[in-house]
Amino acid sequence: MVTLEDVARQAGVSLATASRVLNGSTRQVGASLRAKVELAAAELGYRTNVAAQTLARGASNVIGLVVHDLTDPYFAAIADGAMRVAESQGLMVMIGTTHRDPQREIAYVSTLNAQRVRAVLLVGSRVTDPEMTRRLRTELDQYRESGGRVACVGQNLLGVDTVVPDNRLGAAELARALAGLGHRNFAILAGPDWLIAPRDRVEGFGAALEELGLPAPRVLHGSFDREGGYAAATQVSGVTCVFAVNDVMAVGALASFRDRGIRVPEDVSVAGFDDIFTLRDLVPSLSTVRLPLADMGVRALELALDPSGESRTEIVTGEVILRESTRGLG
Amino acid sequence: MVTLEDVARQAGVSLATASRVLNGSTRQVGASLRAKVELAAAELGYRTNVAAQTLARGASNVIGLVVHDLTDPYFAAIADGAMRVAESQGLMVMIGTTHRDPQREIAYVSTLNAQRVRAVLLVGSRVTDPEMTRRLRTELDQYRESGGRVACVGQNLLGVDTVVPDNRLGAAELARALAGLGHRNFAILAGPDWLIAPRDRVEGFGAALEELGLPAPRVLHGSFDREGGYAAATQVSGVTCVFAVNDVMAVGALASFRDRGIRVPEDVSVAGFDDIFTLRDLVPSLSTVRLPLADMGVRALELALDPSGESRTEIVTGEVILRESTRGLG
DNA sequence: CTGTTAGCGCTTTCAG
DNA sequence: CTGAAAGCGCTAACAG
Repeated sequence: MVTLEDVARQAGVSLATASRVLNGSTRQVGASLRAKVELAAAELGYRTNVAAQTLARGASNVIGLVVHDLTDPYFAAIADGAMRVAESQGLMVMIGTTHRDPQREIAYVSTLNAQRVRAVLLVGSRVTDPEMTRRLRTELDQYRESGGRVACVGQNLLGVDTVVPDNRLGAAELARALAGLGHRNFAILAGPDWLIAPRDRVEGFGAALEELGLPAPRVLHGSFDREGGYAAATQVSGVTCVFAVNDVMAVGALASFRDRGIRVPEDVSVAGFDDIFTLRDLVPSLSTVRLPLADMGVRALELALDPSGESRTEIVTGEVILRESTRGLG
Repeated sequence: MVTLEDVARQAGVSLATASRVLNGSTRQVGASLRAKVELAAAELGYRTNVAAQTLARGASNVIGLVVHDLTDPYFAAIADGAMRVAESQGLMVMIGTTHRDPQREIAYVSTLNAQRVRAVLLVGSRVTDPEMTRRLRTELDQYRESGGRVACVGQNLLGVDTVVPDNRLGAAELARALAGLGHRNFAILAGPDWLIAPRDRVEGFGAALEELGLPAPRVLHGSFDREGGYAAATQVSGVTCVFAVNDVMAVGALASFRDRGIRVPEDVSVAGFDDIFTLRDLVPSLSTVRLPLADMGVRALELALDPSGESRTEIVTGEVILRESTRGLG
């Protein structure tokens, strides 16, 4: 393992000088020494020991990213956005997937704290369990006390900068658009109640329906993924329109209806939420509420990296997009 | 920032003792002292400084993962597999996306080397450019000389442990299956020629056709993504069957045909490669060659972490799956 | 079982 | 502009 000292010796300069040329220092170094050091470093194949650097500097160049599930395109898109800004700033990203287990999220924050990452990004819906939220907050507070920065994509429950998709509003507008199509009787394919995002979508949708004087929707719960959508959809009957609280659940619903010989949109309309890019070529194409996923990741990391604020909330509104999976009734 | 020393002082023990209880040491510590240390650590909210630990130990607990594109479900699936084994071993993963730029791949290896990660996983097709391969190899060799472990998912061109999907064989078997359906005239929606995986698939498919005495397929090049598939498909005519070298290109092709009023599979059959999970509910469902993606990620990291080998090659064979997007011509 | 102590490799005052 | 030296926080002999 070649160290800075080896380089300094070979170049015939001091450790300090070698450090100054090889690592971004504000201090200037004379051209000839600089050249010598660079040559020596190249010859020896020197690679900075980042651990030593981090220890000496008291600050690392990595950011932590905690997501629920990387194979869910929702998270992949947000992560991609965040990673692009990380890369543009010369930061590495350390990633953890919780598989929707709040405890794991807490554990990751602790680990990332130990890593002394520059910032941590928590991506994904918060949970309703106040105890979990409290413990996570405690962990985050401790991390922040030691100078860590935190941002969240989800709901502002952690006292940190947050990018929050307006789930209630998006769902409400979707409900109004669907009602505008003539639908009166709805079913909602809801996610688990302990996740706030799907719950908000259910509530927003229901509230809008109520405002319009329409019958309350039938709410069917399932897991927040394709299987959950499939399972919940099997219980649907007697409605003209189904709202799945996210696109992957909607895909499950589509499959379920297909298996039951129910045509979409002829027999029943289906709408989702998120506008997952990978699903754009679905047939029938999915009506949904578009969220600027990659952008949310970008903004979240920007917030985390920008020291000039504290617990800022940036609301992102979704855009209703009606495609083939929903049809007008009359 | 509370340090081990603070904990030791508060607990009234030596630094060494505190270290032994708080960090996995083989050495035993008496129950009463152990309790004192744990109490002190909890009271103070102590968090190990991993950078210091890494420096002192000379070994880190993170692995590096380099993929082309995280929003491509192919990579997300493999990454997920690798991350699961990392998690099970208490390792964190640092991730980098190259967006298919070989130079970035080299740069990431260099950075990960600087981070002194325990192992690095290179996921994705190698390129044909020998100069790039050479430079990457040089960088990897340097990393390995200093004790780093490397594994690759793709082709064994780097002299490291590699999980290689048998692209030629998979494509050949697909060709035979399709020919078995009665198809004689094929077009291939090929990826860029500088990527080995798509090139191998084209060759394997073509070779099988030749063996069967069938006319050579028309090869249409496009980028290795949905857009590339769409674009290449617009030039298809006069064939009964189209082979897109991966599923996302096949999805593009499906969209293209739909836009042109060409029915699949009635007018033309379409097959892909990879069997992307997210696309399982496509209509028509896609015929393809299934690769055990998550598993490949698992095995690759296992290889990297298992010191008992050197440049092992583990071949993964795909399984032809015929679904609705291809039909028999008999 | 417990404590002392010498580093790990790099950064950063502080002098010159 | 350059060098000497004091740590950063933790681990791992080595001694007791």
